[in-house]
Amino acid sequence: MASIQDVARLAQVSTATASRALSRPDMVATTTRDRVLHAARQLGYQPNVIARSLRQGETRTIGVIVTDILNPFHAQLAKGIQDAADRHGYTAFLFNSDEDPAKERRAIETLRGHLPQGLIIVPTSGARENLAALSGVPIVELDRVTGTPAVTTVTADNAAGAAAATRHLISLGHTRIGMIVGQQDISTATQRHDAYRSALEDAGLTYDPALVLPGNHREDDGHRAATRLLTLPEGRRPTALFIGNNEMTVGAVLAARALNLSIPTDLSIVGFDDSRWAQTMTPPLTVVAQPTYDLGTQAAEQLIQQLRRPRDGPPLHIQLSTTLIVRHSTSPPRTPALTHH
Amino acid sequence: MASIQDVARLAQVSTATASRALSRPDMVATTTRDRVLHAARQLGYQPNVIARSLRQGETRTIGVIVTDILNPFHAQLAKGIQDAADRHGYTAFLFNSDEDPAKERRAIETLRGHLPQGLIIVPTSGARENLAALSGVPIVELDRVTGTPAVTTVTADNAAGAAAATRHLISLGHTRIGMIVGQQDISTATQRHDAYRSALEDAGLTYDPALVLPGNHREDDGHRAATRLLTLPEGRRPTALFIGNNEMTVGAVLAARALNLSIPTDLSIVGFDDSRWAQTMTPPLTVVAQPTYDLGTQAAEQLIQQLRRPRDGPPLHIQLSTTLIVRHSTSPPRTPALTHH
DNA sequence: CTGAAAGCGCTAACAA
DNA sequence: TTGTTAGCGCTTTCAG
Repeated sequence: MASIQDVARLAQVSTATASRALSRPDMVATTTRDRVLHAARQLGYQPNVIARSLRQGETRTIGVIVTDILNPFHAQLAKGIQDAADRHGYTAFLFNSDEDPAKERRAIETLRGHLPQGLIIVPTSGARENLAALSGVPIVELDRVTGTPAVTTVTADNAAGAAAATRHLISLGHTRIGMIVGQQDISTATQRHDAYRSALEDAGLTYDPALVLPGNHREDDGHRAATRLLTLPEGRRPTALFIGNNEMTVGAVLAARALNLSIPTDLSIVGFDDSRWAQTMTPPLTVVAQPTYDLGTQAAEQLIQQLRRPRDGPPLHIQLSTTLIVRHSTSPPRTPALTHH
Repeated sequence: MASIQDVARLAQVSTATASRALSRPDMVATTTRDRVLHAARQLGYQPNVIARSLRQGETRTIGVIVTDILNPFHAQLAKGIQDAADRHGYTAFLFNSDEDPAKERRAIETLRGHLPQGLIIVPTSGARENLAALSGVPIVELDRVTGTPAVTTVTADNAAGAAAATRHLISLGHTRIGMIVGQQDISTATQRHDAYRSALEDAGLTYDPALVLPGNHREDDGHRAATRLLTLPEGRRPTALFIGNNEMTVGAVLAARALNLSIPTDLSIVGFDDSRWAQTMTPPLTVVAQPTYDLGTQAAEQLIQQLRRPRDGPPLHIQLSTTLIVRHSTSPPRTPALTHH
């Protein structure tokens, strides 16, 4: 590959001039600049960013760690980040933690060697310790939050979303509303759970811990939890389910089908996070939609802005709003009378 | 961040020895080695891979370009690649071309500056020229093929898959089988199309160009093409559709629904590429499944093997087999008599 | 077995 | 406006 030396030689200038002609065109005479540019084009010159990074101590690279690239939610976050980073001339290094703190740690270590100028992370439950290894690098926590002081966060308004979902079910007349909630050490899970609980209590309903089951964000977990909830004895069984993330919702819907419960007649369901699957399943799913792509771009924009000029004040906490989209997976509960039809 | 100089100083050795102790432990006395290792750990030393790459001319990095990370098929390819690369100590740089040759070109240029030691690419229609910029770098074409001589390819057996799909529909009694096919300059599209045509002709059916509509791999394209095909006058309208990729299949299913055609009664559908969506839609979709994750890992394994020791003979063309999964979106066509029921 | 020194490709002082 | 030179952090000759 042609180096800047080759370009300099061909243009009959020093490497310094060649370098300047390419990166600070105005510092160089027009005629020489043209000579250099021409030589560069002729040789197909592409700067060696490795050498440049080493010299400048700036890699123009940001690290990105999501927990599951196979989850469309995360794929969309990643795309938002990449598109925005790209617009600003940064390259994003994408890693997967698979929701596993050990993998996350390895990703961080690998990343560290590449000297990323910043990191956008959807943290696992072990992130707080893992992140300690990266001191000095600006961090943006995306979607979830570890509670580490002084880091920027970009999240959706989980509380409002969960409250809207719960109130929607209550307004339809449901009184036994179950919830399948993510890991309790993940902020999104606790926020959604807390809001669900408050909404219930605000409406004068009692919060019943027996109707709340945990899962680890995966489809299986949703399936398992839903099966348990839906096989509760009649009269104790929830007539509606609010499910804390997209993957578990899939599992729950399949569990309901396996039990021959028809949605929404026998069971109302509200999921968190919209997706094509939610839109096209039968019946189309009522969900709390998140501005997923925007979450990604916002995270990147915030990080890059911070790289350009480090903030001194308190860290920014950006929260994007969620919206309840009512489709056809929710309806009033079947009344006992009708059951005996 | 601690550099190797810091380690050397703390261990009271030269940087050369420190370097050796870390990367070639057997070239150094045990006692000094221990001193160095201890110092390194104490400082949290992480080698600067940028500097190392510059020195060695080896970045231990491979480039990956897929056409659409939001498509679960591509997400899975990417994951397979990353997991395999990781196992071999390589870092994968992931880019998106969005099926756009111009974006692909930009991705290749950015990548080039990072000196990837190899590239795995799902090529767009413009890839052949774009790839010229990367001469000298081993390339693996994944899923699709540009026909460039001497590059390794890893693909699914598209012909067998498409033939199986078509024969399945024929064996159910369909005679008017439409196809929605991808861009004609994409190898997978033409292979699937050719196999469909041959299967038809082998069964003594005539290939009707009016029943074959092109699309650009996206959901909309599938929707549009299906709508046109399904609004053909009765008697000309296809009773079955074979659709050339996963995204277009979604569009086609939605188009059928919009036209109030019930699947499979009014219309049989076979899609290419399995997905959770295909498995859980109603009715579950008959598809040609591909070993997606394995395609990814194979591509990475082949590339890395090639990096270790460059092949001299002709390039490898790896083909993984596809399987027809018959679910419930296909059935015999409705007979005219029944139509008047 | 260890150290001194060179150099990967680039850019930023500094001089001219 | 241009050239000379040093040095980013690392590994690898080459001597000792």
